[in-house]
Amino acid sequence: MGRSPSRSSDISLKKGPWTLEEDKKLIDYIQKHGKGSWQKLPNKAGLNRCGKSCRLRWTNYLRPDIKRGNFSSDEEQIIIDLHSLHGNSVINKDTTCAYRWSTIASHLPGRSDNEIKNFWNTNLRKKLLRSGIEPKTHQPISDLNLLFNLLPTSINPWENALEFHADQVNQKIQVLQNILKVLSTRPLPNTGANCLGESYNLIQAGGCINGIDPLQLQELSYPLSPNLGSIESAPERFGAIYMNSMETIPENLVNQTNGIRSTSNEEYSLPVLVPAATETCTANLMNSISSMHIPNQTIASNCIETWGNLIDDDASSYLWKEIYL
DNA sequence: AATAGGTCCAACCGCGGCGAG
DNA sequence: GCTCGCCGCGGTTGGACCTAT
Repeated sequence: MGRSPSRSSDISLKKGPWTLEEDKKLIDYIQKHGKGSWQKLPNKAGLNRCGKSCRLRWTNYLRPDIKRGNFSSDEEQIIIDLHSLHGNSVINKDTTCAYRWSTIASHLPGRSDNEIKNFWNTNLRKKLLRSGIEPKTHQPISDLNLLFNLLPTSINPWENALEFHADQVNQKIQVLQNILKVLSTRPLPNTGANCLGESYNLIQAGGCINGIDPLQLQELSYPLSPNLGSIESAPERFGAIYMNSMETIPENLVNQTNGIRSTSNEEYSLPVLVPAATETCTANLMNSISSMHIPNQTIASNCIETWGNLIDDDASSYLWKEIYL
């Protein structure tokens, strides 16, 4: 399998930003003679550039049908949909659809693959992350560290009071939901209690810190539909389930240690969370946790600390109140 | 007003696929 | 079957621009 020799070492060829004069030469040549061989084009057009550079300049910037300006919401949605469809780029001889960005670009007339790639990396990727979605898999985020990083550290309470958007509430819930999903499948080696016990520890700790009923916090771990209406009805829909399940834990099976409760019997664990992620996603998540090489107790305490930070501020208090009003 | 840090995007780079000889 | 040269891909970089302090 041959490979083209690197031309990066050829210092006689110009690199960097294109000048107006170079652009004009390239446009004039292609308009008169067509593209032909990119390798031979620079010489013929009188350009001191490599063929690759000319091709890139033409396809990404100079070709007449190129569309400039911001992406519309329709284009945005198409990119997200196609990206979830095509996934990561895998070069495969047996498939006709091997390239992600070029395939997506073919569905968006006037947009280059480079432009779409840049738009994805600078806008859409972050947008999905903020929504608790893993951009690569389009599944709920499975990386525990990433999840914690996504938790907002501070939100302007005045802004909250005036302009609290439903999607912000949902995004926050999605992140919390994912965290609980992670914790809800991790065993606690020291106590013998299962992960749900750990989730409960976490929630209980959060409740202790902020004076909020931990049961209410736990309700947040249930997936909610992406509209505020479902959030408003959450306590009615899930509250009873939780109250019932919690009431079944006999007091003698609940330990009190440093203000943190933990169940000592799997039988009395909290209900299994409704899956927010696919089985594959959850498996990846568990692998991710395994690879962290952090003692369980450390994770638990980190969680508690993070959770405490999350809810122990004015803005977040406002959030919880907002959800349960 | 100055400047440090963050964001965006055009362009570059290295690599793999593929056709021709 | 192997080598060579070209094409085009995804990932990365560097500098211009923007924003916050």
